Amino acid sequence: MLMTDTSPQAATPQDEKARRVVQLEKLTTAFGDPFDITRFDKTHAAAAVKEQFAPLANGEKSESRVSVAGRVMAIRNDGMFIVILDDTDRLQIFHDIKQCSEEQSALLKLVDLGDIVGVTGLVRRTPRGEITVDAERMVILSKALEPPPEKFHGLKDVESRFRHREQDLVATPRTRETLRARYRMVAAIRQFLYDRGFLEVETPMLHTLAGGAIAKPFVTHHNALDMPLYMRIAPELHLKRLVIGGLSEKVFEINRCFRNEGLSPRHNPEFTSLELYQAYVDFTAMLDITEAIVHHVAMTLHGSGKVMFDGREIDFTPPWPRKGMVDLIHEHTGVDFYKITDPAEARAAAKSIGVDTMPGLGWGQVVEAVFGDRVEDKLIQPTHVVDLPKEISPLAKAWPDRPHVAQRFETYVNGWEIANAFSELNNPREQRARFMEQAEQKRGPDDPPHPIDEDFISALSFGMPPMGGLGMGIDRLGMLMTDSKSIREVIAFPTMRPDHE
RNA sequence: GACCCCGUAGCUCAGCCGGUAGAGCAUCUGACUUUUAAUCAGGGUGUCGCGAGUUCAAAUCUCGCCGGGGUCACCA
Repeated sequence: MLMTDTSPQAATPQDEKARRVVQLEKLTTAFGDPFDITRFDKTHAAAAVKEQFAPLANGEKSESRVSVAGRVMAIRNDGMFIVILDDTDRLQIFHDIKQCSEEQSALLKLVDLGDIVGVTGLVRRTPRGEITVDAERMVILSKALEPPPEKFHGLKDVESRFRHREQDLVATPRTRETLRARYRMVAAIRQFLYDRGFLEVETPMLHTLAGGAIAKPFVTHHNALDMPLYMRIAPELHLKRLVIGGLSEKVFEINRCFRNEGLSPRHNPEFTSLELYQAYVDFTAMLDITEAIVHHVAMTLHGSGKVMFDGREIDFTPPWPRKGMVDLIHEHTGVDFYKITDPAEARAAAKSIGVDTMPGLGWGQVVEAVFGDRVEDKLIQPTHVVDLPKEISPLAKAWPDRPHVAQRFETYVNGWEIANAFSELNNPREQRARFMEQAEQKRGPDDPPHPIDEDFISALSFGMPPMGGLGMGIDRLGMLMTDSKSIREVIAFPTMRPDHE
């Protein structure tokens, strides 16, 4: 009878995994266990090779030896051409399969798509123009026991992309670009603020009271103290306490906040915010610094203040228009809420233009609702919306001569709020009164009454300098800067339900 | 939480007015060998998300569940 072939047949995907395990065993026997390798001395990144040897003409060989390493993305002509990918670029590797040693050809048979290899050799440009490393020596530095996604179409299924982000990163250039841009953006903001004398600080993630904003918090439990703790919904109150103490007159924090609310293309349960506080300035300084930060980010990432988003050009070049919230409503609906002071009348006016509001809402909440319904999504180009109702601004100073309007603005781009800033309220007695008012306002039947943060009131009573404060949504800014339609694109590991096994 | 859409091979997808699952990539065998999604010939691929129902017969129709996407609600 015929001898059966002992090499594994990849009849099924399970067999493919088994085949790779056999490949690993063969590799271990012949060349040693790749997982014992601890280092490879790279001399060049793929992009650096292409850059350094760019002057080579087609068909020209250099005498320069380089060592490169990366993941095997393509194998052509039985290993004659291998394409590797590192964190800078792809790079072609060449083996002369007619000339190479028995050892080399044995190794070539053991290389699979997805393996991590290190290669040393001379650089040349092929007759067809590709910068290539002629391998003198190749080492399999790590073995992929799972096959990579399809080499041309990559990983398309959004669920797989988010669940297996490492595969997405390897398979999808856009994902690499988007996430790198996001992290470079964060670095650019940090550097911008360092250069202006801001001190980066860290404040608690675990709060005994979830303050500084109104949102449902995630609740956890501390065993030793036997008490509930809340994941922070905002860092605001602690940051102010650091300024009160004089740690620095300029502080900022870029870090995570957690809100136990619905998910959407613009909401992830954990998201990143920038909050900064500067003593002895008011909200107008925050207007300027908002524009400067965002413009700096656009220049850093795009070399231009103009950025394309969803087929539209958004121009971040300062200055940006500043418009009153009530004035914008007037402009877009014809209703002038400055001429209305009675809450019931305001609700009726809202209803007359098709905005239903819950009974019991105050003037400011009605203005906010109408703005959200009729104006917000019209604000595509960067716009500072100023003069927000005091009622919805419990941590902001009101104007002395216009007591129901706060010294506050929100910045909108593409219909999204990306920044929120005010002249910080530093009057402890008024702050307590505002918190009391807030506690009275029942937001929904499920929402528990909001407790008053006595530690914060006490800190204010110790004396807080007048100051401006700013909050900025980093993920949304990242979306705008990377033309991403979902917040999940700019978060490496977005929150997901576990896949059932 | 409500509504709409989606879930077929490891990956990208076709099949879906019911008739018992198919292509490309990947993988295997062979040929070829300076390719660029290499090419050519041949082989194998699956709880058709899970469960139930209707039916002689279900990937296909119906219902429930799971997971994902979207719209809305929620979200200062």
